[in-house]
Amino acid sequence: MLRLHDTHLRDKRPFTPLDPTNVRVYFCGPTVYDRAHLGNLRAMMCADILIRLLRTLYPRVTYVRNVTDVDDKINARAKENGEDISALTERTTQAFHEDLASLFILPPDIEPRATHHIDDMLEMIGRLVENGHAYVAEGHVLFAVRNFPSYGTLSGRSLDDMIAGARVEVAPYKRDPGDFVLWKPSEPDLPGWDSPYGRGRPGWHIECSAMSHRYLGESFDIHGGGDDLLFPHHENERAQSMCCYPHGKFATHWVHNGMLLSNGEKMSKSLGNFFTIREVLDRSPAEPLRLLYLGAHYRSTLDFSWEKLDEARRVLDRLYRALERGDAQAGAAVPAPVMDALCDDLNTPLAIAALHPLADAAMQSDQDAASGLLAAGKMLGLFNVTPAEWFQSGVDAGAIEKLIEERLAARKSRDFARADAIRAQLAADGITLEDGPGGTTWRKA
RNA sequence: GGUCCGGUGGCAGAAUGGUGAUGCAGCGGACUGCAAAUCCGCGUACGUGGGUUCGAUUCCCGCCCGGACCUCCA
Repeated sequence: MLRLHDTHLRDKRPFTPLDPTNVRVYFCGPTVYDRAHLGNLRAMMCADILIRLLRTLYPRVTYVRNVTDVDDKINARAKENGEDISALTERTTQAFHEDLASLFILPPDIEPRATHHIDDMLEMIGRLVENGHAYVAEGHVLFAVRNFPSYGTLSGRSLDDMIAGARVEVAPYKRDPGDFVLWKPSEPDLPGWDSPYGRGRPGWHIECSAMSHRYLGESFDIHGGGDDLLFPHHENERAQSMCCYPHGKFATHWVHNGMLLSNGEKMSKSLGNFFTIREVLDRSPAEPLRLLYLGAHYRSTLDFSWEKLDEARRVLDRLYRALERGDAQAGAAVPAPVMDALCDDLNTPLAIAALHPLADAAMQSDQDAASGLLAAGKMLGLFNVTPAEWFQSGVDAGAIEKLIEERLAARKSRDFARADAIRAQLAADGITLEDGPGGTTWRKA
């Protein structure tokens, strides 16, 4: 039984799908104007673990994650680069896919693009205008927040608080300061679509409402994304969708992940304190980065550092060694302590802690424990390579073997100075030797 | 200014109203020609002041500190 924290309820509760034969999940995807950074990755990783778990618990999961390919930042970046907008979005989307694939993040079942769903958005906007939840003003279509009584309940803020705390100038055509744009006029040189309100482009929030409705219906199970999307994006999505389809529930369960920090501050493009996924993968294999994310609960903040990445690598060294010693076999069941931890609101730190007793036993050649460890790791998206690949890929094995033989001869004749020199030489190249009863083995340090 | 979240040992990070996870680092030992790996053992914690309780790190209140959101953001 899966228990999941629900943002709307502000507490954990049992997860019960609307349709147990098809669990439906929507996560907000990237706006494709630049390479994804480590902060963006947090939500993708959170979704990945959730989807992996749901897939083992239910026969079918429909996972939708959108691509936002119409946006002011995209327009600005394209102009800056002197690049065609569609070339920019195409190139960035592809890079995004590559980055996530190299981290073993499962692709969504459906990945809709906003620009392919303008008709769906216009249909929703039309309905909202018709039923009085939206109004047209100076070429804009605006959502009237005052007409939706439960506006603000998702993010836990009242309209009056928001007005009191408003730091932004209110556009004169808004009836209420909290009203937000569904559709806005587009300049001739920017992307635009014909509509009953003139040539224009959609507001950000309506995109997700339209795409989730298209693929998941009026009611679906889980809507997720980063904490920073809770307000206004998710609050607005919910308002639009529920006013447009009053008989639907929209998302029954809201999941929000905490932010990734860099030196104690949110990692973001606007602050400029970010590392792209690519930059990190140029310096480290993928799995330590994955383990680093899994080492903190998804709802808490996580401060990235290279030291933590290095520690994660050392932990993986030990786990891979345990797999090797225990001769792990594929196909075992995920051990209960790991499964239980994940079913308790995706408690990945606890799940990882549960890996260590398995590794201890595997280290003593307990094959069942080793196989359980393998299954548990795979559940977490780890152990995508073999121990041999983990320890020995990417170096010239032949040359190393030759030096090991030379050293063995030196040791036999008790020429330890020579033997140690060879070992030191290999160490300088990042190769560690281990002398055991069965001979000498080597691995990347 | 408004709203919300959090403050656990050197670091990271769980659980929990009463037997102080787990990992990394450190220290001691076994093993080893010496190492490495492995094994055994050790240490140090619950921001602060009150309250509730037989008993609080765990519940409640104040304070301090940090972070997020209120504007594009995962």
